Amino acid sequence: MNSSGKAAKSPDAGLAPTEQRLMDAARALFATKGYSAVGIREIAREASLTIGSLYHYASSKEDLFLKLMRRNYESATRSAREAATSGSTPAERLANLVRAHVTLEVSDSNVWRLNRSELEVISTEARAELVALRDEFEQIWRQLIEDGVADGSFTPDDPVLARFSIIQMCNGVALWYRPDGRLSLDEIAAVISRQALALLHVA
Amino acid sequence: MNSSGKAAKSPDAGLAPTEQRLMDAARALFATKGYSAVGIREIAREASLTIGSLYHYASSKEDLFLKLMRRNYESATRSAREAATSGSTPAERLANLVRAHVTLEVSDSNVWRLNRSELEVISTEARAELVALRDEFEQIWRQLIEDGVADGSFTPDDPVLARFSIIQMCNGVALWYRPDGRLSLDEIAAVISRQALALLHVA
DNA sequence: GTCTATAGGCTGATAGAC
DNA sequence: GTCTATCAGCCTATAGAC
Repeated sequence: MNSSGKAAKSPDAGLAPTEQRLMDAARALFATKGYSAVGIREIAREASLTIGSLYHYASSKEDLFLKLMRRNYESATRSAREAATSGSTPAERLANLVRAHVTLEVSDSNVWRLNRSELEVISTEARAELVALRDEFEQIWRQLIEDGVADGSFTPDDPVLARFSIIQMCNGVALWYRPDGRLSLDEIAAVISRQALALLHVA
Repeated sequence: MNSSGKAAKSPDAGLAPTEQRLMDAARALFATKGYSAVGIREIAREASLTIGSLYHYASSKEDLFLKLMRRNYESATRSAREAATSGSTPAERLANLVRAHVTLEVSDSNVWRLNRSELEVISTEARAELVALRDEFEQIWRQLIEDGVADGSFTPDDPVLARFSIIQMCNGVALWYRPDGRLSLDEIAAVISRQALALLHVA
């Protein structure tokens, strides 16, 4: 997993073309404007469908959002697991995980931006599922930091806050990243990795 | 500015009681559910007003949001400036700024959570104003990091990304903080400060 | 699997009495 | 300065033809 490695599989891989268009449109719109600000008409229009057809693929707006987030998390968790196990030291694995996370955030998969204030608006059942998916994802970070602490590579002030802060740093990139910016995505990931390792007081 | 210091002045200080109730209600609702998910009826109800009366204080929902954000930023920028100038070394001033920022984020003033996806939904004029207010706020961080780099206290991998990451770390606290949690707000602020200083490679 | 048409309710906003 | 009443438009969702 490096700059020239193969890109992560799209969250929508293997879907029928129409459903794929629908998911793409929904993801892009939800990610930029937020769940509540996006109407199903807008999604349908963007996916070149009518509302009636949209409801053939999802039983409600919330159901559409959930299907989307399940796919997002599935692909995010898969690539994170892969990154977190490729590398011979905890520090290397952490750098890989940072790169994978930043890359995901910057793509329009953008799981995290969606799993924020939206949680307060959707039903409690949907919220519980999304929280569980998020926890499963964060568990990868947690395990890696624990491993690094166990073998003495990492000596964070507080392992839990270190995890939160590092994930936040990665997520933040999506807020300002532009493809034509001062630094390439790889350079950005490299800097964030070094910041994360500094934060963990790596020897 | 420490744990026993006087609290920052409320963003709504000096307002007529009714307007203050309105601002409080709007801030709490917008912060938890997001701009688009909150209706003016809900705000009016929470403020014990009718819709008609609400429109006596603001000419539109967006105007209400803007008035709110101006007050939020005014108080946030004031307390940040105060923190960033109290302390004899850049490291001390940075620790003070971290504490001030975390405290603000955790209170319901919560400027940053609001100034995120909402930007995509409001009018371009309103967006421009909010971006300018945010830049003014971030300028305080920028200047402090520059000062620290200039006198050799800070040696970040990249000063700009260091600023982004530190602000993100502070903002993140609001996502999980609970008053009855494992760590007090002061302890949290202390850990985040140390993380920020580590990230800046403070000697 | 995609469409049109429409139901039923909520939205932001306004008019005008008091 | 607060209220009631109301408008026009948009919302999610459904029914049923093709």
